[in-house]
Amino acid sequence: MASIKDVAASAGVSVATVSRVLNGHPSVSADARERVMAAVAALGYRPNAVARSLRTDQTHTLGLVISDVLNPYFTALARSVEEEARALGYSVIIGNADERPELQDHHVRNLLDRRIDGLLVSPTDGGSPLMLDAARAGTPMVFVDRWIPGVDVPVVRADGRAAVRDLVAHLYALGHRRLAIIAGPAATTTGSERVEAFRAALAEYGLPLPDAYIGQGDFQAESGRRVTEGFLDLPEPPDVVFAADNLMALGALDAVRARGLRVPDDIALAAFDDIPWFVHTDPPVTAIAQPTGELGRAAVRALVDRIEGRTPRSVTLPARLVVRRSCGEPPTPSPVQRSTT
Amino acid sequence: MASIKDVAASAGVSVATVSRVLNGHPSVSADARERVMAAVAALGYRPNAVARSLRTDQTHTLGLVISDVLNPYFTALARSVEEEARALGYSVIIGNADERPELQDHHVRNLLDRRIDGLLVSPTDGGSPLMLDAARAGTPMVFVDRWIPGVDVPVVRADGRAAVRDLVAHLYALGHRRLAIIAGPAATTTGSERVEAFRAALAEYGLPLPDAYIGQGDFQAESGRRVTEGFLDLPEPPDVVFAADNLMALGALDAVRARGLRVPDDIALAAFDDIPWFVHTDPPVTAIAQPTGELGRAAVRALVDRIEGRTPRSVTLPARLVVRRSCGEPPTPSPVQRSTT
DNA sequence: GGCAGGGATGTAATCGATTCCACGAGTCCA
DNA sequence: TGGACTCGTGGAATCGATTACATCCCTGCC
Repeated sequence: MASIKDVAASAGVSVATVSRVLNGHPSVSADARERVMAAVAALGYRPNAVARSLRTDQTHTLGLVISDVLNPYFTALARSVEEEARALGYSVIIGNADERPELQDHHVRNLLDRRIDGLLVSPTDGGSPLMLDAARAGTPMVFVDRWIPGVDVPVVRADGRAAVRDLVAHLYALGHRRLAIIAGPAATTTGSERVEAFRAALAEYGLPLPDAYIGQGDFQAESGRRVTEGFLDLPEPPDVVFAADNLMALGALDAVRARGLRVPDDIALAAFDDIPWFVHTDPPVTAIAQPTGELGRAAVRALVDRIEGRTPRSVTLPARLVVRRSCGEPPTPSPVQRSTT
Repeated sequence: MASIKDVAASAGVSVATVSRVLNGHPSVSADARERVMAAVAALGYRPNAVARSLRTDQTHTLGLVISDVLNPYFTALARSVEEEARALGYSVIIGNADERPELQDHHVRNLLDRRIDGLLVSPTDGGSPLMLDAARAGTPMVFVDRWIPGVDVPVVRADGRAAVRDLVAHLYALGHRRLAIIAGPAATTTGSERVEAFRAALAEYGLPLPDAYIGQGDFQAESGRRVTEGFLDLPEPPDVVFAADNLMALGALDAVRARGLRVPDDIALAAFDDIPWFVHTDPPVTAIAQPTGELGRAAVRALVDRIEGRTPRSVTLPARLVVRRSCGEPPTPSPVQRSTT
C-alpha cells in the first residue's frame, strides 16, 4: 500500500508538502498541490489512519458500549449514534456487553487501548473500577440511557416517570388493581428507577406494590418468562404485568401463551421501550416509548462537545405512553397505531 | 497516559526489555521481568494499540459491513461474528450500510484506512470499484449472506432452496395457488436468488409466477408495505405473499392490517429469515430460518484463516422451514413453537 | 586457560504520518 | 539598495511501539 513517501517521490516534493496538501494547509503552491493530487490519484493513495492517529493523538473514533445488541432498543440507539457521529466526522466502534460486567470491562479496556477519543456507555452494572478510573483520568465520557450515580459524567437519558404515571392511570381506568412489575437489575439505574416510578405512581392511586409483585429480571427475554411464570403461580396472580424492557415483555408473552392464557383477557401486559414489533404482536403491546433517535444524537453531541473542549450538558427527554390493546379495551378504533421508535 | 518509556524508566531497564516482557519473549531475566511487571502495575500502563499497529502492520481488528443494523437478522449475525472474533483474539468494527451503496463505500473506505486485518461484507449492491479493487489488491475478505459473483472471495451463506421448496409444498398443500413474492433488490444475490428459488419451486407444482406477482422491494419494511398494497389492488390478488426478508414481511403485515384484512384468512404470509418476534405476531409467521449464528462463526473462521495464511473455505449451510400459522391451518397443535434464530 | 556458544540487555532503526524550524527566494517599502 | 517580511519548501524530530543487531558476560568444554 502506497505511503506518503511514495506520493512525495512520485510528485517530486517532500513528504511535508504532501502532508500539507492533504491537510489543506494554505502555504502550498498551486503547482505543487496539483502534482501531489495527481500522484495521489495515480497511486490510489489513502492516508494511514493508524499513523496519523499516533502522531496527532486523535482517532476520530467514539466507543459505544451497550448492554445488548439483540435488544432493538439498543440497536436503534446504536444506529442514531453512528449517524450523528458520522455527521460530525467521527466513526463509532460498538462493544456489546451482553449485560455481563466482565464483557463490558473487556470492551472498555479494548476501546481505551485503541485510544478512542471518547466513550459512550450504557452501563450494565454499578461501574467497575476500570470505568470509574477512566472517567476520573479524564477520558471524555457520556452515559446514555443508564448511568452511574456519583460520577461526574454527563448523562443523556429519558425520564419515564410521567409516562409511567400515565400508564398506571390507564391501567387503573381499565379496572386493574393488582399490578406487578418485572424489574431490571437493581444495579442499573433503569432497573431501579422504573420500579420506583411504578411504585410512586401506584401510591397515587392508593395501590400497594407487594414484594411478590416485584419480579427480578435481567432485561433478557428468558427472565421475563421465568418471572411471569412465578406471577402466574401466585395464589392471587396480578391483573397486569409491566415489563421494564421489551425483551422481558417478549418473555412474558411467551410464558402467558405457554399456559394457554390470553392477553389481555387473562392478564394484561405493558412494556417499557416501544419497538416496531409491538404493533404486530398478538395483541399489540401498550408501551412507553423513548425518543431513542434523539437520545443517541444528543449523547453524541454531548460527547463531541466534551472532546472538542466545549462544556457538555446532561440531557433528559420525556418518554411517552403509547396505548395499544394489551391492557384491555382498545383505544378509540383508528388506523393502525404505528410504532414511533 | 503512561508510555513504554515511562515503564522502562520506572523499572530501570530499556524499552526493549519492557517490550520483551510484555510480549512474552523468553530471553528476559526473572528479575527484570518482575521489575517491569511492578512498574506496569504501578503506572497502570496499557500498551498503545495504535503505535503497536503502526509498527506491526496488524490491527487485530476485523471490519464487518452489513446492510442494515435495524434488521434483527443482521444484528444476530453481527453478534455471532463479534463473539467468534473475540474468541480468536480479534475485535470487530461494524459498519452499517443501511442498504445504501454510498454508505457501504464510506464504511469500506473508513475500515481500509484504519488498516483492519480483514473485511467481512454482506454487499448491498453488485460491488463498487472500491470493494472490488480492495479484494483484488489482496485485502483479506469474506462475503457473508450476500455475495458478489465473479470475485475471488470466499462466501459463507445459507442455501434456502430446499426450504423454499418445502414452503411451496406447504402452501400448495394448504390449497394456495396464487403465490406472490416481495423480492429484494436484484443487485443483491439474496434478492435475486430467492425469487429464482421460488419460481423454480412453483414450477415443480406447475404454478406460474406472473410478473404482477413479483413485487420489487428493497429489504425495508416500507417497501413491503407498498408492494403488498399493490398486490391487494390487483384484480386478482394473490393468496399468499412471500416476503424475501423479515422487515418486508413486517411491512406486508402492516399493509394487510391497514386494509382491515386478516392473515391468513384473507391473505397468507410467509417470510425469509426467522426472528424471535415472529412467534408473537398476530398470527405467528411461517418463516425460513437461517443458521445465523453458525453463519457468523464460519465467516469469521474463514476470514481469520485467510488472514493468518491458511486457505479459507467457502461454506454453504442449509436453511429450514419453520411452519406457524400465517399461511393457514395451524400445524398439529403443540407447545408454543419457539424461534430458533 | 582459552574459546565457542548462548542468554540478557541496550542502542537504534523503523512503521507513516504531522509539524517545528530553518532556509532561500521574492516582494515591499523606506 | 538593503532590511524586514512573507511564502513555499524541505529536513528532521516526534508519536509509542517492535525488533535486528551489537555487546557483554557467563558457562561449559576441550
